[in-house]
Amino acid sequence: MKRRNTTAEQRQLGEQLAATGFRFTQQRRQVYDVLLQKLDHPTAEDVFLRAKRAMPEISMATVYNCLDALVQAGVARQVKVERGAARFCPNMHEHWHFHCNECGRVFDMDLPDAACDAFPLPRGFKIDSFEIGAHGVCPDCSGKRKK
Amino acid sequence: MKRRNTTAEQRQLGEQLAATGFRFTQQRRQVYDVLLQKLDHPTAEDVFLRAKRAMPEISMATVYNCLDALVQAGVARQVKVERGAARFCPNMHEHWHFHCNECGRVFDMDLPDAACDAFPLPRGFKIDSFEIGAHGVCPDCSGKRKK
DNA sequence: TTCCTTGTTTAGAATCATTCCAATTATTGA
DNA sequence: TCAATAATTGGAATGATTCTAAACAAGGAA
Repeated sequence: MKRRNTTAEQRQLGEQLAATGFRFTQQRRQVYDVLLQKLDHPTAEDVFLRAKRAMPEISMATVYNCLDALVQAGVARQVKVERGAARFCPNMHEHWHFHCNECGRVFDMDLPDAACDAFPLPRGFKIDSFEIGAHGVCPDCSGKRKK
Repeated sequence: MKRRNTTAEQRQLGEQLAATGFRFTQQRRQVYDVLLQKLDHPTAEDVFLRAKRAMPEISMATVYNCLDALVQAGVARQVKVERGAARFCPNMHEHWHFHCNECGRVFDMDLPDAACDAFPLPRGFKIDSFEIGAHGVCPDCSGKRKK
């Protein structure tokens, strides 16, 4: 059973959008809802298809615009681990991404403080954002392959 | 004065290609030469234009093929820090990339052992390759802007 | 060396992802 | 409620990369 997230997340969304100078539109609410409903790092096209079910009039251009706004407002991240389409992720905790070469899934991986601390922040460079990604084979796929 | 790298690097290239099952062609030599001559993380198109100067017949498709072969053979890395075209880098040492939002340059940044050690290698996941990237403002640009 | 197999190159077409456009519509503050 | 302006829409345009089929070249075998 699907339900609309009309609670904390959506309120948060409205505030974050406003704070960044964006309007809180139905489409942005819908796109954010799609991201929250299934945390499988969908592409813009995936988001478009899912959003269409609840909002048939929505267009691809709007999905791109909304995703861009969500990223700028700081409630979603854009993930580029593989060639091809960008993926999107509403998990804003410190984490990195593992991309499985076999099944194509993207996994959120924990990033402990120790790793952050050990990371050399170069002087003179002002860092806005970070992205850590890895490619390989996930446990499920490496199990299957061995058999 | 430009000179052809006919020495250690090229021999290494031949060996690495052979070891990976690729042939050692004039075009691959040329493309690798281009990467070595200017370490500014060129896009495929940049490489194409530079390679054309020494080898006017070379085609874009070949440049893509060659870059792909070089990456697979382990003598170059593909870098994707920004939206848009992928960039290429013959520096195979442990390092990460900083992308300046102002001037667009990509910097190779040292990755000390301490950071590697602190990084949690998740059990069950087999990691083939890693990529760490950051966005921000480089020292040159932040100096200019402040003025 | 010559031939053969097979991988590589080539130009151009095709595809994929994303951005742009101009007209319409919705949101927000006055 | 009204006006200003940001957002949405569908489609066209762009940019980057991949695909295709024919010509070509590299490397091993005879």
